[in-house]
Amino acid sequence: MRFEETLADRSSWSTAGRCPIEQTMKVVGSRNAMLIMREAFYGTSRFEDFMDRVGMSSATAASHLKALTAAGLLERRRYQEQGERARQDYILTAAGTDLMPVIIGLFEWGIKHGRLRSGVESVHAGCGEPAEVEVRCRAGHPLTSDDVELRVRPTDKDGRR
Amino acid sequence: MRFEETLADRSSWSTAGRCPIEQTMKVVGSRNAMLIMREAFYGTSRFEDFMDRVGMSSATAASHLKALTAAGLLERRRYQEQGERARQDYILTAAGTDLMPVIIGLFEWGIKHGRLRSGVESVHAGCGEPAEVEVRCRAGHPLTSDDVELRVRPTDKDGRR
DNA sequence: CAGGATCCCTAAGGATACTG
DNA sequence: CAGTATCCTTAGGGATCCTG
Repeated sequence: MRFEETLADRSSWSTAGRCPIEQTMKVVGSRNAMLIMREAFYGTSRFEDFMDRVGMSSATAASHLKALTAAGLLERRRYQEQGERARQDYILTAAGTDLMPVIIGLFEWGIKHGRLRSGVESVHAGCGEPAEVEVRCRAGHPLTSDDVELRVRPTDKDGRR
Repeated sequence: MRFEETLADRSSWSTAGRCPIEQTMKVVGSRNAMLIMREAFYGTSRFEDFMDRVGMSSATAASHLKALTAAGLLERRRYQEQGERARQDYILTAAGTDLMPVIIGLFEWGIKHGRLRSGVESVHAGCGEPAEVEVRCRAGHPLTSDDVELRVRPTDKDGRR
């Protein structure tokens, strides 16, 4: 990666928690929070299933589900089927779904470089080819790390960034 | 995401730290470890710069740099310029570079959903368009979370996965 | 400059027991 | 089933001081 000249001094944006990566890590930066998001992608929606499949205590599950809901990645739904008791559901919001590239990226890295073989892979359900994460620009060019540049975002008409 | 039927029982691969995501989180799952990787992508290579730019103590910097080096994401180089004293350099390995999609993914999520505006963006240095992370299959089809399926990897000729 | 050693504090998380 | 409450252990990480 490289920098626009004006960004040479990182202190203007990198400190005090203003770095976007740091903000994201604040939300899903712990093992269990990320694994809960993994489970949500896998289709898990009930409290007990999160507990069992991530392998965490009910206290940890409760606090993380609450935090992720507050952060807007999950949404809580109470529903009741005919003759059944009421149930809770935690489902992915649009913001939660936006985390998919990160999840798949972590998955791919673990497959490629993890010490233990899990024998599992992610593929395109339609054609069977392995899923990959690519970095591209909006114009469609595939990017390597050398092609990525950080710069100050131009302000919009309201003077905001 | 969905599952191949044989994967309905997660316990075979999801537990005991065999989940690829969990393995990756073990390496870069803490705030400072990920921020060190961010800095490495930003081109930082010296001990003191990691310290200052991530904003961590020397003890924390030392232990994370050692761990990331041991995990194969960074490589330590001792070099000496004409008439200068010897210096250390931490540089990205191929495995470290493979983490780029995750880094950009976290970055993009923070830009889009973070509470604080950092006023910074990542773009293609060549054409100026914003960088994005996409999930595609190897055949090139863009994937949504519904298109991704997990399955047991076919064994190779040696009977391994 | 690049750490190591020590001390101390906080956050993450398990175990167990209890509740609407 | 979906949590709360309490207690306890461990990991992450800052501060300070020291060294090759």
